[in-house]
Amino acid sequence: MTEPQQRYYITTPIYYVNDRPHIGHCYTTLVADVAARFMRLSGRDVFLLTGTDEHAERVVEAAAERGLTPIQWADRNAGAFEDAFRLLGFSNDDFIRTTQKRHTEKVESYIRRLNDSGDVYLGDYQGWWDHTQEEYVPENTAREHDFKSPITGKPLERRQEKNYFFRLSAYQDRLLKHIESNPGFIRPESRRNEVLGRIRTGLQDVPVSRAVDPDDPKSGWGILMPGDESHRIYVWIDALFNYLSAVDTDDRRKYWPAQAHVIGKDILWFHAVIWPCMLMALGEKLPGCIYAHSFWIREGRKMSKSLGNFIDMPTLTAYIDRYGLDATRWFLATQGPMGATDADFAHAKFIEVYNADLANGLGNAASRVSNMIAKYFDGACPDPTRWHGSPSRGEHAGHDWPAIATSAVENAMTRFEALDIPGALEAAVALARRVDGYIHATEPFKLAKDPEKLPEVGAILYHAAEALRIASLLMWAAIPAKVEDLQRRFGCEFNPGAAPLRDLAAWGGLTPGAHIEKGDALFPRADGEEAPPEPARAETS
RNA sequence: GGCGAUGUAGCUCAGCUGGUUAGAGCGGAGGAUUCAUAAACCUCAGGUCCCCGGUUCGAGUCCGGGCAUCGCCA
Repeated sequence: MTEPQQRYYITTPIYYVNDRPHIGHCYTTLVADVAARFMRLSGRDVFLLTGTDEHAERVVEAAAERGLTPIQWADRNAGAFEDAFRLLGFSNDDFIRTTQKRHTEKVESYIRRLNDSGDVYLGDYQGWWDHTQEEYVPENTAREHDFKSPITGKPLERRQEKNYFFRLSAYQDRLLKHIESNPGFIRPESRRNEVLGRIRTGLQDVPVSRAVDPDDPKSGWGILMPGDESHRIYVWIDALFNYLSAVDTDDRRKYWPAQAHVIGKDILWFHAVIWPCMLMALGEKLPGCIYAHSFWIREGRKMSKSLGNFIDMPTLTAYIDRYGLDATRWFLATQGPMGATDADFAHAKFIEVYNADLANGLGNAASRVSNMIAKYFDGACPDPTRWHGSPSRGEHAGHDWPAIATSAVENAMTRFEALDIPGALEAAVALARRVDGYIHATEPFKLAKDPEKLPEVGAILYHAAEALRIASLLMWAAIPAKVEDLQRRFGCEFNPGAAPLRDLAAWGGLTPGAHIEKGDALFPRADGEEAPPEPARAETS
């Protein structure tokens, strides 16, 4: 049983180390984390990678402004990302930084290979340089924006230099063919169409280096071109290689190719076009999927510096403090912008979703079931086989529970496999919801008044509790701590990944006789009238 | 400007190759009930399926035009 799909390598972008972490970084990483956790739960051998991108010229400037060396500055900010990701409970297996030797050495070797094969060559480049973004702006775009940065509005500089180029044009047909014959390669579909449209207009070779100016300390920051120290590798190219460099070791090589690169839509072109072509040039296998999600907006408005309405770490922390980490993860995971359109972080929506899915959903169902078990069975998990009224085990009152649960599990697995995280979690919620309907239909609380009917009550409660146990398993990847708490209360020994999900979720996992504890509300109901939580503002730059 | 979408109940959206009374979740209203976190369960939305025109026995579902919104453009 070592099918290739047994391994699951998933990545986030490496984040620009000058940024302060905010909801955007956290969301991308959460998506990857939830997928990774679910795959681990399914029994797969998972590797989740994130990290920071540190070789931008702006890093040197920002460090200098603070009287720090670039690496000191990068250390500090990379630490801020690691702190943020720890706060969100992410389970990354590694955190790569492009300034690490393990990365720079690999990048040199990749470039050397591309140089040797002729895929990288020395040529001339002239264009409009956007200093703030550290990239060239194409001629027509520069003209449209009056030769000012389309992003920041600052004037563009005319720049000419000798550059090493990557022979992107040579791979146009192969890439096109690959995208066309692999519909899931670029997702969601609208992004795929955008990329296809642009490729069809023709690919030009892209510069992969920048000249080193001996008088400018900024230009020395980065990885030098192997064999030509008058150039350094363009930061974007350097950064892309991280996906490979991180696992290009004897013990990790098995993880390549990645199953999924999760990214934001802003960096689609680099990931969906340049990166695959570089991999083809290197003779490496291509990743299974480039998933480009959209952005978060806030209360219906774009987040911007001028509005000062970013959902930053203090804001996220305030939500986590009031509603809990898992509640916050749940909202992001179920309501996030996985499609082509942006998603709204609206406080009212947060409360609605939290109450509907968690407090009134899983939490309340668990509460009523465990309470009845406490009341009618002294807290001991009832034995469903004592009741002989049902035609077969687990089947009752029009509910074929083993079949219902199995189909929910299969549904969730299929959706997680497709990175349809909201859909997968919805399948879990739907299973929990059926428990409420079942209790309503069978009315165990009425039957319990007749002592002779206790065996039937026991069967009903067993079915209900067991369905909730399985539903919660399917939610674990998003809300791990709460699910582990619920499993413990239900008397289950839960070791994620210890057994394949299909075994963990097989009907009959609850042990009759085991102690079932009610405890406090798993997800206390949230008050929609209450004002949004206020972030504590003690930010230093 | 070029390319590509989208426009369906208050909100978020399903509606495959055209065909009986256009659906779901959430919110809202009412009802019944008590095991539960005033939760859950049942019922309720008479919505010009953006507008105009066309094809067709028949169109949210196809075609043309218009309006609006949005995405992408190394």
